[in-house]
Formats: sequence, structure tokens, C-alpha cells
Amino acid sequence: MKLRSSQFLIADDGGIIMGSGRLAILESIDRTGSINQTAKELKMSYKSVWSKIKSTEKNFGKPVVLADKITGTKLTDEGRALMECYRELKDRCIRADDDVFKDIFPGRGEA
Amino acid sequence: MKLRSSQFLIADDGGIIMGSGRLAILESIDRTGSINQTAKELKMSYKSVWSKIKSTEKNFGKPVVLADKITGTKLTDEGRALMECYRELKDRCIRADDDVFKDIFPGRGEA
DNA sequence: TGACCTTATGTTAATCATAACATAAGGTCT
DNA sequence: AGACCTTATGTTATGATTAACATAAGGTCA
Repeated sequence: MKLRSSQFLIADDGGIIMGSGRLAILESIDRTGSINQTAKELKMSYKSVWSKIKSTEKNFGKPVVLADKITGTKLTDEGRALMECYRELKDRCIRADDDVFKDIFPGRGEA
Repeated sequence: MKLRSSQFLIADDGGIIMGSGRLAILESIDRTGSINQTAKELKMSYKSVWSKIKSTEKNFGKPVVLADKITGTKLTDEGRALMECYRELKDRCIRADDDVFKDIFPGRGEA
């Protein structure tokens, strides 16, 4: 038995700003500089990736990527800051939750 | 912007043992003594509730409810222990995650 | 010019999760 | 006997999410 926890950054109206999937997208874009490459890497359709980015931008209120037909796509400063903050948030939450889990369910076993 | 986090107890094979939905089911059964009443209370179909209980029992490896056609349904001792442990786990994880969120995103505002 | 990249968007198809319906066995109460 | 509870399960719709397909504009390179 183990713990699986997930964290989402949510806008005031309930829309998703960041989750683990969108983190993976931003990280891939940062690496590849292309939405197309990101879609292939994450085995998603171009449209899925693009729609999630647009959703994040809408809920976040600021652009997170700069998309250019010639030079490709890169993160904005605010997009990079959002990515890094969420990554740290997620890491620390997972560690904290795991500590709680070990405290309540010691020895990994039964209830 | 706010944080929404969720916690699941997962069996070794990946099956779900507990989540917030199943916690609500066990709590309602404990209160009402009936799967039928629970289904109405949670606005779910009887089958949905029943299937989730069976799934939990399968993944947990032990029965969590005692169902009787005459006297209704009540929690087993192990079911009650699981419910209470998960409730405490979830509460503490949410508090811990919220502390992390406030630390990384102070002042509630922008990135 | 034509094949191949990129972003961008709409439309349609397929898939998956859930809801709804049906039925059965068992029992109580009027 | 009939109406109403309960658990239990299978089958069938319905709905929602996602995948797939199509198209367009813009540019590069051979």
C-alpha cells in the first residue's frame, strides 16, 4: 500500500492553471522549443497540447509561451516562473504527504 | 489562485483503496446503515456505490462492510479503521500542502 | 515548385467512464 | 397478495473527454 497525491493550481473561477501534465508540457517546450516536438515526446496530439497551454494562459491571466511559426515556441519569463514554482510546490507537497503517510501507516502493511 | 490537492491510498498493483469519494461512501454507510440510502445521499446509483466498495475490498484484501439483506449494511472493524486512518491522512496532508502553498505563493496573488 | 517544417483551429470519430434500466433473491408490513 | 424495503448483478444508454482527421497560413530548403 502506498500514497499517491496530486496537486493542482486552481484559479479563482475553478479553472486549472497547473497540474503534473501541464508541468510536463512546459518542461518539454523549454527543452525542445516546439509544440510539435512536445506533442510527439509526450505522445499527445498537437491539439491537446496546444489546448492545455491556452487553458493555462486563460486561467493564469498571462501568456506562458511565445509561439512563432518560424522560430518555434519558447516560454515567457512568467511561464518559466510558474513552471519552477509549481515544480517546487509539487516536490515539497509530495515529500510532506509521504511523511504523513509513513507516520499513519508505519511498516507499509495493513490498516 | 489556490491549491487543490488530492490523496489516494493505492495497492501494490495500482488499484485504488481509498480516495475522497470512497471516504464519503464509508462515512455515509456508517451514518445510514444502508447502501441504498448512501446512494441517494451522495446522488449516485446504487451500482456505483456498490462497485466502489467491492473495488476497495478487492484492493485492500479485506472486507470493509458487512451487507445483510435484512439488517442493512455496516462497517467492519477493519473498514472503520481504514476510514479513520484515511480521514486523518487526508486532513493532515491538506494542511501540510496548504502550508507549502502559502510559503511559495505568499500574498495569494501573481506568480 | 514541391516536400517538409512550424503554429492554429475546426470538425468528426472513437473511446472510456458513468448513469440508467432491468432483473433477481430475500424479507417486512398492511 | 401486493407494495415497499434491502443487497446484488448484468446490460444498455448516455455523456464527456480525448483522439484523429482535415485544413489553413506562413516559412525553409533542395
